Amino acid sequence: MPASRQQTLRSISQALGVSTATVSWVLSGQGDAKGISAATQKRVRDFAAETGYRPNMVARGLSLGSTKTIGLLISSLADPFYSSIAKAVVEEAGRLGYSTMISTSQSDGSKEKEMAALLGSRQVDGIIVTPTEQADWVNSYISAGGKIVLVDRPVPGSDTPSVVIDNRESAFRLVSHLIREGHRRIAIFTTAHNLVNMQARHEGYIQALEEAGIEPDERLFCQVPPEASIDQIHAEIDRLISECPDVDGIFFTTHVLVLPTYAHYLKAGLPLDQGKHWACIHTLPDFELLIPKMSIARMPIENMGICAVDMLLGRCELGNNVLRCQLELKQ
Amino acid sequence: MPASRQQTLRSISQALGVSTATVSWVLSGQGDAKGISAATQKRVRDFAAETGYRPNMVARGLSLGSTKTIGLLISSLADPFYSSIAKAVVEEAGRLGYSTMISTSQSDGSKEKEMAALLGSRQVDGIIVTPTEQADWVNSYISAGGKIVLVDRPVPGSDTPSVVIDNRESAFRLVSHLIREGHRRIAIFTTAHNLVNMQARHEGYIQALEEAGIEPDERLFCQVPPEASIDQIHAEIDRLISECPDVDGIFFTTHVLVLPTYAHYLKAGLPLDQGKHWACIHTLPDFELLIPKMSIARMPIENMGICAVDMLLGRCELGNNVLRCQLELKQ
DNA sequence: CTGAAAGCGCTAACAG
DNA sequence: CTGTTAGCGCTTTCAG
Repeated sequence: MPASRQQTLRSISQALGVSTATVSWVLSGQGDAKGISAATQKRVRDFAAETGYRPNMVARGLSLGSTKTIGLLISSLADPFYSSIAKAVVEEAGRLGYSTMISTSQSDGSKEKEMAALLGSRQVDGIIVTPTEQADWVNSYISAGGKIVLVDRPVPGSDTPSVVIDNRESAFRLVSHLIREGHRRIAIFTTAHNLVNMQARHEGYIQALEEAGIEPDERLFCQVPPEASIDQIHAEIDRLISECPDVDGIFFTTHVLVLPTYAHYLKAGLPLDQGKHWACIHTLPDFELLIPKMSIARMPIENMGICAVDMLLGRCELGNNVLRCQLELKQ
Repeated sequence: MPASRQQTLRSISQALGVSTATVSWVLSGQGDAKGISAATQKRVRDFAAETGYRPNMVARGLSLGSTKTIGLLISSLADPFYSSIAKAVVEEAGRLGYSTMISTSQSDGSKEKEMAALLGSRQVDGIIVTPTEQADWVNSYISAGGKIVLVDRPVPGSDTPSVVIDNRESAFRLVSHLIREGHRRIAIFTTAHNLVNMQARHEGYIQALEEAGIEPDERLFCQVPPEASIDQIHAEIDRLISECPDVDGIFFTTHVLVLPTYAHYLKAGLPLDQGKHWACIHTLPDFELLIPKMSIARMPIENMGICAVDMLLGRCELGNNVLRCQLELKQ
């Protein structure tokens, strides 16, 4: 298969005394359509099989103007959320005969732009992106003729095709559930508050409180910067507990904050009760083991990836697709 | 950047009234070497910059016979172990100007072989693989002229370049530590026992016991199939506890078994003591939070990925590279 | 029923 | 100092 001593269409055609066109047609299944005799077809096919011929996809890509490759541009492969998306995308693309080229932006807008350009110059047939805040390049990418589907986050002020969840709604329903369960002093614990997603989740939280006639309290608003250390998280929890000793519930806007908080609760001997008074958007396999009573809005990551690929490859309508979270409300 | 209305070398050369060779040389930094006048060079560069020219890497790849792309073939992106390797590989490759194409084998030997062939036909400059047990294709891939570096596991009966850790040694030292700490009835909990890695870890365990004059006991040998359900894991723990109520330590051959066991211990109210009597090869960020006293052999994943890429791209000696785990022996 | 040949965009001899 | 040109391996139109 590698570059060196490889069969080519031409070497086959010469060995068999036919033309390259004939070989190309037979091997791409157009033999009958082009009216190649059964005998020749068999000769070609057998020879190709015996010698283990594999077409040079780069040459084919150049010729066809399509590489059967998609690009995936995510912030990091370290976060299980993104690597799950990667998994879904890679596998669905593979199913459809596409390979996927992967790049990471480390949540850096300029790196992201650069990577998108690189993928473009590699002639991928389209890219799937979890955009950073500074994804202004998206519009120019599209107007330059590029295909793109956003995942998880939209780009503000652009109707780029996307597959997202309803963040406000999911947050609203989780927090409403906690309220129905009798909690009134519900904290919100968030990070990366500049992201539209996180803001929408915050809105859902506020809305749930207001509809229940509960006054939002600034002191119940916990926040750490993205990539916060464990210590920063613990400090924020400590602040919450000391300023609001009456806190009786926590809404986590993202899974990354849950386990550090859990560990801190355990160590400090704080009341945990299997997470009965907790709710979180998104979850990890470990959570169900450790905190089985936490209510969750399970993101349909598998479907998000599949949907993104299908949209990109024109297997379903292009548009702004809002997928539903699977709500699991525990008592 | 995308395929459609894109600048090409030729369109630039025509617009400027120079030849494609001139443009190619200037833009690839060979302008001075080829003796192109400073004036022409500036004209070319400015025009390219203004019009946002991006070379078609597919065409370049075809012409050069090298795509500046590597393939990464792992079993799954769902396991944080593999996605961490992916992260390291993608980033190091990127640093060196290579893109990476990613495929997953789902631990299926024939799928793996197929994917390797696909990557080959896409003319990647080499592949990095965490091979399955049936990786007999590796040798023929190499003799066909392909470059390949194995990560995490060698292929038995082949001296394919690889970067691995010393599994027997790491297991030996972890178990020896538990023994020194006064434990004598140490169980081993393993999975995928057909893999050479796991067998080596088992050997290290046995060796540590024997050197301490402790008789290995079959009943302390716990095993579940790969992809085992939580229930299967819990059942195996229950078996262990009931057959060997005197068990006073556990050596986990892999991180995947730790959290399910932890959760079971918690729920059953079994003595846990922050994992003082546990040891594990490899770890996850969460573990340090929940089970701070567990002794671990931290795999140098970052370095493994970097080393694999560097070997593949000829930046260091090809060979069988054994990296050291960072041992963290707690008391 | 099959072959010749142009062309995808780029590189690199070889000529001037 | 710069242009011409022959590929890289494949597809596809147009002639037989």
